[in-house]
Amino acid sequence: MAAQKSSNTVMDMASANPGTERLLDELRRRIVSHELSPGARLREQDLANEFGVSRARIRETFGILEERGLIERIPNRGAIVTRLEADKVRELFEVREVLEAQMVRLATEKAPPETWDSLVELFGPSMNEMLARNDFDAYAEANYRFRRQCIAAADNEVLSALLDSLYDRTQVLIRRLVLVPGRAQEGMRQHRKILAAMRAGRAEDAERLKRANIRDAREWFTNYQKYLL
Amino acid sequence: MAAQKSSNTVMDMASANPGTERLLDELRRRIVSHELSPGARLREQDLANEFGVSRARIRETFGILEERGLIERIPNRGAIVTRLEADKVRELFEVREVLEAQMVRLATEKAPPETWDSLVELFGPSMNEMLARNDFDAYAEANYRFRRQCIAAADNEVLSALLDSLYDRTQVLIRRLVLVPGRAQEGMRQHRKILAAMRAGRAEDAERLKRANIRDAREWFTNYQKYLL
DNA sequence: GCCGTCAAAATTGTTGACAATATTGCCGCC
DNA sequence: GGCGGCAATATTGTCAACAATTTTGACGGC
Repeated sequence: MAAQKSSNTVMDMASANPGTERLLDELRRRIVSHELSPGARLREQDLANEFGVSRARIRETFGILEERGLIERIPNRGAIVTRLEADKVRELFEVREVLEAQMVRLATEKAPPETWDSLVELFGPSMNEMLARNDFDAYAEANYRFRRQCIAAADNEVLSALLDSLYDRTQVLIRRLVLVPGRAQEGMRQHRKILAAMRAGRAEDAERLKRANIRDAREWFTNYQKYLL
Repeated sequence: MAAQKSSNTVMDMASANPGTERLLDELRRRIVSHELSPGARLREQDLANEFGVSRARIRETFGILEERGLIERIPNRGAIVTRLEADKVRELFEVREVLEAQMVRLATEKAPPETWDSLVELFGPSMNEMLARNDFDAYAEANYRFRRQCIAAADNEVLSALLDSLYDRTQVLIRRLVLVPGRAQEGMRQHRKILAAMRAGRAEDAERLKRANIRDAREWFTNYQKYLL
């Protein structure tokens, strides 16, 4: 019954699109948003009914999601949403540290300084007020814009794909980390410094600062682990 | 007929193993070794016959190979082995540069100095003679051992998976690059310096040297591009 | 009441058949 | 002879049915 209702909803959209990519994106979204909790079981037939496709399609999608580390499949036992252990979070941070720093470095080297003016504005004085009002949406949005613009400027599809994959796996944690008192303000200050270096064309400085930024985020995470994980 | 012969060969091994992973690994091996040339077309039914499995299995495997960037699939037109453009090689080097450097850094920080004694031996004086005799197999083997030991010591599965994926996509180029006169000797010297820093516990130096090592490899590649690509 | 056993149900694994699409080769026309 | 259209073929896309495996739950013995 629930499956029937959802099926209709999805079918409306699927009629426009062949829905090949739609299925993957929707499942990805549910997992990274924790709409599907870590450890939740994914039944092939249920999903097939809901999306109005055959189990073969679900199965192929599962293969990709497993390759991305978003689900785990146990033979003859099915698929579950990957649980994030503290140790895995450490690993993700260790990799993000150098990849995001490289992203900033390449972006600085490849794009003209004025590219970053709008971001400097975004992280400007008005953000102090927003954070004072605990308006974290604006901060999250600014971070997202920063990410997107850097990735675009870095002009590296391989790097972009890797960053997106890592981001998918830590997205929920990052959103939670913003709630820790003082973290958003500190992150904002760090991004201002990074952007200043980028606008000055000091790529190495920007890289170093971004690296420190991720390391710092990791430390905050470690300290507040029991609230976040 | 060729398919029939190969089928038997594979089936012998598949009898021991459910063969689930076997299929993926074998296809991966053929692609990264260029046993299947870039641009080569992969027909689902042919592979299904050869490996004695159904097309659904081939299809799921294709999804994973595409996710790894080893093949490209065009709707209703099939799958082909990914062609490496010069620009994509640049991207791969830009990412390898920071990831392999991080690998070395973490390995140095996490493993005791004596871990690297055997590798220092491997890259020792005896290798000069080997390279003088153009015995590149020994050098390639030493590089492989270096890689494996670092990855193990770095204790980071996420990093390990990323490095393996990047390595798969550049493996053939790296093997060819060794043929360029003087490159192997230079690589050997660089690895000696890296190992010296690692054994001394100077993680940051090791990281910096490994980064320079990859940058240098990239420059050699650029200079000899027309012979290598 | 607890535990091992076994059958029933649910779920995943695999397959072959059928539909949709693209490619190839043939034919007539200009 | 070259070219466009058309049928024949080949290949990919999709599905529903069947097999194998695991989980669930009932039963009986201790």
